[in-house]
Amino acid sequence: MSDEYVLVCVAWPYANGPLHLGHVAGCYLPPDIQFRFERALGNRVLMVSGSDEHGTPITVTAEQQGISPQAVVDTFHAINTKALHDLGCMWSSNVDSRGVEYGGALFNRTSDPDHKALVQTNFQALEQAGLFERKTMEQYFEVDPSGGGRFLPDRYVEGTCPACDESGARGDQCDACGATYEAVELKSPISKMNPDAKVEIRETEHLFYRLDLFQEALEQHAADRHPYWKSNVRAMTKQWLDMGLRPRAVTRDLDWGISVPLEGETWNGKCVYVWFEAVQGYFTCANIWAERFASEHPDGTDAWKRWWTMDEEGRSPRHLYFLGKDNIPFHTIIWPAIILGLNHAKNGRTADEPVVLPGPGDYVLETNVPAMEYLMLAGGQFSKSRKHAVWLPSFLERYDPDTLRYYLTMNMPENHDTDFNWPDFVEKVNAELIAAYGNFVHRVLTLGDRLPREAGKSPFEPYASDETLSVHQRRVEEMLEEVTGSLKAHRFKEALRGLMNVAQYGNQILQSAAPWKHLKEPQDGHEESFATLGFCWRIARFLSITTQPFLPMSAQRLWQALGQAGQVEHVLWEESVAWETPFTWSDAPPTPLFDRLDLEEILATEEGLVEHDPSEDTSAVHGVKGGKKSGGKNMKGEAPEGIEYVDFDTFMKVNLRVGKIIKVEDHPNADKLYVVRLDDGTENGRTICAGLKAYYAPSEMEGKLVVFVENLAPRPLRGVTSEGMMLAADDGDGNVRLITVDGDVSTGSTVR
RNA sequence: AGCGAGGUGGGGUAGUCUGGAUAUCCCGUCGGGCUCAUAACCCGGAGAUCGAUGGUUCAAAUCCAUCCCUCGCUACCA
Repeated sequence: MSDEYVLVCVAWPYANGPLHLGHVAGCYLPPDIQFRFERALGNRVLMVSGSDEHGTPITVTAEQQGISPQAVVDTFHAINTKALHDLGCMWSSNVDSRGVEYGGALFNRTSDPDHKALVQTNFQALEQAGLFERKTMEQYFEVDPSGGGRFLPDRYVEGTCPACDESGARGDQCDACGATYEAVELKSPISKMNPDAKVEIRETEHLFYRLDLFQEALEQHAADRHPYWKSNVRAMTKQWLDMGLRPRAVTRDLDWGISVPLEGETWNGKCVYVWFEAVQGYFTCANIWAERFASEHPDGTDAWKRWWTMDEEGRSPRHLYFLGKDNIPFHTIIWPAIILGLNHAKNGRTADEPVVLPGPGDYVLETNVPAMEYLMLAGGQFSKSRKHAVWLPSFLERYDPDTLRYYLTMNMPENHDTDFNWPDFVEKVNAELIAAYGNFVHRVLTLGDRLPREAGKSPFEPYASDETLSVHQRRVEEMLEEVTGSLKAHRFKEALRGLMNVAQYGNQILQSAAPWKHLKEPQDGHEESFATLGFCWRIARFLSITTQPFLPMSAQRLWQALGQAGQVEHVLWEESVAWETPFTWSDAPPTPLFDRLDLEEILATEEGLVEHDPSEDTSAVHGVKGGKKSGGKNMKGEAPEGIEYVDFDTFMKVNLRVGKIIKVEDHPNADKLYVVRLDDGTENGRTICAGLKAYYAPSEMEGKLVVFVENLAPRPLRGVTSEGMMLAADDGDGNVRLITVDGDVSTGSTVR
């Protein structure tokens, strides 16, 4: 039996929205499988993660909803914690059932005061070791007339382009002319969040982490990990290293976060940048776990060190990080650089001394980073974007979590993006999970139920041994070895497929043994046939133990149906092939492990939900810690439920008119846009940019009478000014058609 | 347009880094069997010039070059 120390690190979900199935497939299901598997091997496993709760996007959501940032993160921390629990993830067992020396799990949060304190301690240590440098920058500052104000992140500033004088240019790039510039070069800047406020440029001081000092050590580390890393991890890391590492800002002008723990006026109102802080959660969470749950551990509150430091003999705990692809550089470059920096500081070295890889007593770097690609929710040409807006909490309200765990494992984006869709979900669950595995188990139980048995005993007892079984035993042992190998290499899809093959093997030997014939009327060879059936019971037990990491709920149901005592998640992996284990039996009548799914019913339900789903932003939000996209996507916040009314006057402000499409050309500088010349009834006509490239050929559009908005403010779109907007219908299924006029009417006619 | 990923029988995939013989597995399909089991199970067949072209090599799905196409992110949008 193995008893390594294994730290399972799970990317910290950003507490600015609920988790969706993409997150589950990418970051949350794989580590739970790994955690359960490592425990079953006998290893000492600690699993750490939590809500990432700081940063600008959360303050924006709070501001929009008129609540405090703390209220925002409290809400989503609660929702996500519950959803992960309902999915069967083992976060609720803070202390391992075998005893605290075997580890446990903690789903913490970055607003935890202990996290803050530890981050501040680390920050000071790095600062004292000289691993930060100080720079003065210019940034926009929104002045509050009643005194004070705040610095604005680039993306919350808008202004006039210094190159082409177009208005509406963003902080770092102009859409109209494509120029890029420093944000402070914008003319007449305004704050997006607060357009009326006065905005000025102010100097601000910040600290930068000297990533450049770690270049060599990280290159060495990457070379060392090369054989184990997946290709996406290697590629992404190489790209960063090849560009050359540069100092990176670790402080921000923001008040929602962990305040900079340094003396001096300069640092008032400044926070540790989230990327630098949340990632330390892997470390702080282990500390906090020991503090709160490990009092029984021989090492007490130092218990965490078992999972974090190399021992005197040079043995390291194994560190596995589970995350989505957008987070790779954070975990192969930035976080290792911070760990190396902490070692450097701890060992009393300074910035002038070379950085070295961890030695005995030091914190260790990652063993592997099995990063996933994305599960697409809105991808693919046939995808129904609305229907793919599958949020984890609402999914779990309606379906068996194991069906989701099965499908997402089989469809896991291990090597490239994959797609979630309902027909595929239903088919895989019905045809593979239920038909092969569920049905096999049910056959064994119902057949066994028809054999005579003494009360409280197993019907297979008379058939316990038969020389024909050794072939089957060896075959199943071989298959187990393959599955174990797959799981050790984090190949979850392959591992679960291997288990389904064991179920298939069971079906095969059952088929050739044909015990049903002997049940009707015992014939020659009935003992061998029933012995094979008995072995199928053992295969079912094997499957209960080995599917447990993947399908914990149904594994436990099966465990009970087999008459086995206790929790299958406490049973060791190698127990699955303990062929001498006494037979047991449950006197409860056998019931199927799963219910079949009905596609039409599901589509009808999901369709119904679409109507009430307020989030128009259904594209995949892979908003996990570190991903720069999370903020942008969620800036709109979660729209309130129901419909927002506009009054009649507001509606009448929109002038709709009829125009005729004269000419359609490709936009010179945009993928999705046409430049459309419209006869709008005036002499000059007008030009409209329309994002119809995916839906119409130019020839299809030319000559059509369409409805357009006459008084929409003109706006440059990637270099061409669009004067208005043509109306089109969108069914949300990727089908977009222009609104045309029934019969002839002169151009310029009003539409009411 | 910038960045990233990918094109393998009807669909989905493994194999590609580390070249090697009949290219893997699942679903579907066709034929047969079974009838214990949730329209389930078992056996067998058909079906792929591995996106295109050129190159390196005794040997290319795999290495190199060029091209085509798709997808995601960013930008943008009906």
